[in-house]
Amino acid sequence: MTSDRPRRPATMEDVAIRAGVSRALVSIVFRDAPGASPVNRRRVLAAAEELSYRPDQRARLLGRNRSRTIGVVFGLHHEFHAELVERLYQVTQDSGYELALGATAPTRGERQAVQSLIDYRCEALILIGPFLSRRTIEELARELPVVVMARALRSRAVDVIRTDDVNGARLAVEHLIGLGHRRIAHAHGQRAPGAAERRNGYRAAMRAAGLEREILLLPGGLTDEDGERAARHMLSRTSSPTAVTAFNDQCAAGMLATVRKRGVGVPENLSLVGYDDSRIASFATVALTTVGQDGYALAACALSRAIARADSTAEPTGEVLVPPRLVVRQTTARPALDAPVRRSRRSDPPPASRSN
Amino acid sequence: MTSDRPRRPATMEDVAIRAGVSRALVSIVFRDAPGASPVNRRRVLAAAEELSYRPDQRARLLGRNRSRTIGVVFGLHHEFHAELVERLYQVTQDSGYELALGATAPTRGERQAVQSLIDYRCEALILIGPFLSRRTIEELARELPVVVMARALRSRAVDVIRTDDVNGARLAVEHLIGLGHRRIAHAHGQRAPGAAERRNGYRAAMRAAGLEREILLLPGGLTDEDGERAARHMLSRTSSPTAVTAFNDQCAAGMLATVRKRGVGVPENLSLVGYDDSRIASFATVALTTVGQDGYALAACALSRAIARADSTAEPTGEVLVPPRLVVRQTTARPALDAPVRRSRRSDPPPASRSN
DNA sequence: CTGAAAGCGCTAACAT
DNA sequence: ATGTTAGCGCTTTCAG
Repeated sequence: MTSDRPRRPATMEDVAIRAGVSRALVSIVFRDAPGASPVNRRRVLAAAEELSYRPDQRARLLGRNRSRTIGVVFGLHHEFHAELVERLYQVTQDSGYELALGATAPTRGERQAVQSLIDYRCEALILIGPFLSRRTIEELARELPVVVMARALRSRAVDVIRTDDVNGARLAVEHLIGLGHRRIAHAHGQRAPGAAERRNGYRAAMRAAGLEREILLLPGGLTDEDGERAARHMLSRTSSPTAVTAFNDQCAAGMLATVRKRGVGVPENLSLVGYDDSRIASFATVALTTVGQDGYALAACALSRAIARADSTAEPTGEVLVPPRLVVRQTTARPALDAPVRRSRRSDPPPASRSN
Repeated sequence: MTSDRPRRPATMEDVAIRAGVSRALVSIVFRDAPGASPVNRRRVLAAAEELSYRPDQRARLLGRNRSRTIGVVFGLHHEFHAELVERLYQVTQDSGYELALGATAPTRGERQAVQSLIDYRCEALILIGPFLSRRTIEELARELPVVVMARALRSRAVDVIRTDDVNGARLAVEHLIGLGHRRIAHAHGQRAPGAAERRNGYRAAMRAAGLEREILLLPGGLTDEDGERAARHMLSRTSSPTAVTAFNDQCAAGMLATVRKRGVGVPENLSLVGYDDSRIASFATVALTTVGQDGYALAACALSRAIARADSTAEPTGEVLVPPRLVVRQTTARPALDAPVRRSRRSDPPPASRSN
C-alpha cells in the first residue's frame, strides 16, 4: 500500500530524543557550530540518518532571522540566462547561501518574479538582463541590494556586472581584419540590451584600423528574421561587404541561411561572425565564428557582490566589465581573391601563405 | 544617502499597532478569512499599505504547517521545459499554491534539485522529463506525491502526464500521406524519452495505410548533428524517400540544412516534418512543419493532479495522454511529379487540383 | 559541553 | 467581531 506515505517528516526533536540529547545539541551539530563532543556529534548524525531527517529550511531561515537566500530573476526562454543561472548555482555551492529562482516569461512579468522573491525575504536580488526601467530598479535597490547582470545601467544604486561588449565587437572586427577583410559591415541589434555597445565597438575598431570609410550598419535585431532582413538589405546593395559581424548568433544564423539560399557561400564569399556563442553557434551545420561571454566569471562576480552587500552594509561598487573571447569556427575565412587589395596597414598581418 | 535601506521589513505586529487592532485581526484580513468588520478590514489594509507590508512567506508556511508549495524540477537548458514551467506558472495563478523551481543542468543534478525542494517542504513534486531511474522516482513517491511530465513511466506510484506521441507521429505520417507521399522515412530518436512511442506511431501509421513495405528507419537523435548523419545516411541510399518525419525539430533542422546544402530542395524534392514545435521550427528560414505539444493542457493536468494529491490522500490516477496537434508550415508539399503513382487508397485525397 | 528558554513572524483554535 | 494564546521547527543566548 502507498499508505506509508503521509508520515510527517522527522523533526529536530525526534532526532534529539532518538540520540538521547537535547534539541539544542542537534541544532549545534547541524549548523556545525562549535560545542559538541565528537561522540555526541556522531550519535546525532546517526539518529538523523536513521530517521532520514532533513532540517526544515523555512524554520531555519525564520529562526536565524536571516534568509541567506539570494533571489535570481531570469528569463525562462533566454538561453544565455539559463547559462548564467547554471553558473550561479555552481558558484553558490559552498557560499553558505541558497539561490531562489524567480522566472520571467511573456505571461509572467518581472515585477511578479521580484515580488515573490521578496516575499521569501531573500537578502539580495540578482536581475539577469532585466527590462525594468532604471527608476524601478533604483526603487527596488532601496529595499535590498540589487545586482544587475548582462545589462548596461548607469546607476550608483546597484552593482552592474556585464561583458565588455565594446571589446567583444572589436574582437570580431579585428579577427576579420586579420584575415584580410576590409569591407566589414555590422548587423546591429537596434535597441536591444548590449546593442549600443556592440555597435560602438564595431565603429571604434573600424576607425582604429583606418577603415572608417567602410563602416556599414545593417538593420538587424535579435531574431533570425531580423538576420534575414539584414541579409536581404545587404544583398540588394550594389557592392556587398566581404564580411559581417552580427548583433548575436540568432541574427547571424538568419543571415547565414538567407545568403546561402541565394547562392552566396559562407565563408568562401562572405565571412560571418555572431555573438554569444549560444548553442546554435556550435551546431555542426552552422559552426558559427562568434564572440563568447564568460558566464562563470560573470556569475562569480555577481554572486560575490550580492553576498558582500547582503553581509554588510557595503555600497555598490559600480560596474564590472568581464572580457569576452573570440570563438573561431567555420564561418570566417580570408576574403575571396577578387576582394580589394590589402593595404599594408595592420600590425598583425594575415598568415603569409597557405596553399588553400 | 543609501542608508535608508537596511530598514527591516514591516511585520504583522507593526501593522496591527498602526491600525489599532490585534495581530490576529491583521492575520484574518490577510488570509481573507471571515471575521473582520469592513471598517477594520479597510483600516488594516490602509496601515499595511503605508508600511508597504508584505507577509513573510516563510513564517506563513511555517505557521500553517502546510507549505502549499509545489516543487518543479526542470532542465534549465531545455526549451520545452521552459515552456512547461511558464504554463505551470499560469495555471498556478489562483490555485492557492505557489511554485518553487528546482533547476537541473549539466553541473547540477536532479537529486540536488529534488533535495532542495524537499528541504523547503513542498507538498508535491512535478518532475519534467526526469532522467532519474524508475526506482529512484518510486522511492521519492513514498515521501510525497510525485507527478511526472513528458516522460513515459509505467508505475502505479506516480501520476504521469505526457503527450500522446504515438498519435503525434501518426499525425505527421498521415499528413504526408494526404499530400501524396508513400516513401516516407522516420529519423528516429534512439533511446531518448519519447523516441520509442514516436517510432511506434510511425510504424503503425504506415501499416495502417498499407505502406508497411515502405517503412524505413533512419538513425537519428536529438541534436542537429544526429539529423546531419541521418540525412547523409538517407542520401547515400540508392533510392531516397520523398518525405521524412524526424524525432524532433532539432534533428529535422539538421537534416534540412544538410540536404539543402547538397542541392536537395525542401519541400520541392523532399518533405520534412519535425516534432515539438520548438522555436527553431518557427524561424522564418526554417519554417518547419512539425507536431506541437499542448503545453497548457499538460501543465493544467499536472498541476491539478499535484494539488489533488497534496490536498487529500488521493492516489495516483495513472497516465494522462494529451493529444498533439499538427502545425503545417513550409517544409511539406506534394511529392515531385516523378514520384510513384498514388494508388487510390486513402480516404482523404489531396486537394483535387491546384494551378500551382 | 549541555540543556532550558525566549524568540523569529505567522496561523488557527479558542475565548470574549 | 475581536482579542488571547498556543504552537510551527528552528536558532541562539545564557545559565548549569
